Amino acid sequence: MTAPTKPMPHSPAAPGDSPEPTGDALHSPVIAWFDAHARDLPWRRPDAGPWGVMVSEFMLQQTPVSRVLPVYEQWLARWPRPADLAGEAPGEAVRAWGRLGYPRRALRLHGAAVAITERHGGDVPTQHAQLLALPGIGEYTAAAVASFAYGQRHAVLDTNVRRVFARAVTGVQYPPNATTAAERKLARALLPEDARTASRWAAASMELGALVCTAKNENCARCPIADRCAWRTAGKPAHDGPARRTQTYAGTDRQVRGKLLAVLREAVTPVPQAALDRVWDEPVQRARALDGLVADGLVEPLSDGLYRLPLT
DNA sequence: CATTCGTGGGA
DNA sequence: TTCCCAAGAAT
Repeated sequence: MTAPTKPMPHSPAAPGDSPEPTGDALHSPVIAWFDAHARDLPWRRPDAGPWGVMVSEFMLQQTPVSRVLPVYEQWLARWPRPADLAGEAPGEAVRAWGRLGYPRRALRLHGAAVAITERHGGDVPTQHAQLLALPGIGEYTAAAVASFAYGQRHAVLDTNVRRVFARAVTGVQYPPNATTAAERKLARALLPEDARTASRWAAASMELGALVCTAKNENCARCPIADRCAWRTAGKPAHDGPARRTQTYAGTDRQVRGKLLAVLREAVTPVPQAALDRVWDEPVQRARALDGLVADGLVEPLSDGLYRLPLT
């Protein structure tokens, strides 16, 4: 059911340009695989709507699907439209965020809902540039919402797609640490001309990276393009560049912030300083973490040594 | 461009 | 148990 794709129109090749990648050979098998194996995720259902898609994208930024699912359902049940969330205190968004991690995302999602209510009549904007202007929405999320919610033609470059392209096309095990201009160019070159097909391709290539072409223990036996995969054909050479910096967590400010915020999420009434002091014994780091939370707007200090999630 | 920012589950 | 990571954004 893929629309016939036309060759990409392209400008005269600059010196040093690599040949135009052949995306057409990849679209059909990947999209057919997607039609057969895609997960039935709530934000992919027709009734999810742009707001559902947007909420899911915020939650899925660095958080696994399995942990997002229950929170997503509660969130949409409580705030079915952007204006519903915008009418709440930001602290309620932080509380409902629960243990998804990176709670600033909750604050930004609330801020985005406010902006949508104020500037876009309560509807998630349709244009990439409008989406990009919202708090918490970067290059990836803007493209994802425009593509998944509105069926537009955008290069959707998340970590899964980048890995699929790195292997299938470039022939290396892992993409660069940060998204490069070369990756964007490749993604654009591979994008089907037809918007509907491009949207499908974006979701399909992402799902392939999430389910089959995974970071570890990739399953080439289930891959619809294994026979065309440059990395596999080359004998799966190991990643040669510098090892990807593994992030430590124990003992960091992030861990302390997490503990502090956990206390405040559970509390119905403002929490005295003494209760927060109990989560970490080192006073300097503890104070720094709390100051950071306040600076980020995740915690609101009251006048008498009490703290709570932000009311405004 | 490199860092910071949570969390919990699986290998 | 330790390690690695899972649909990024902001600075």
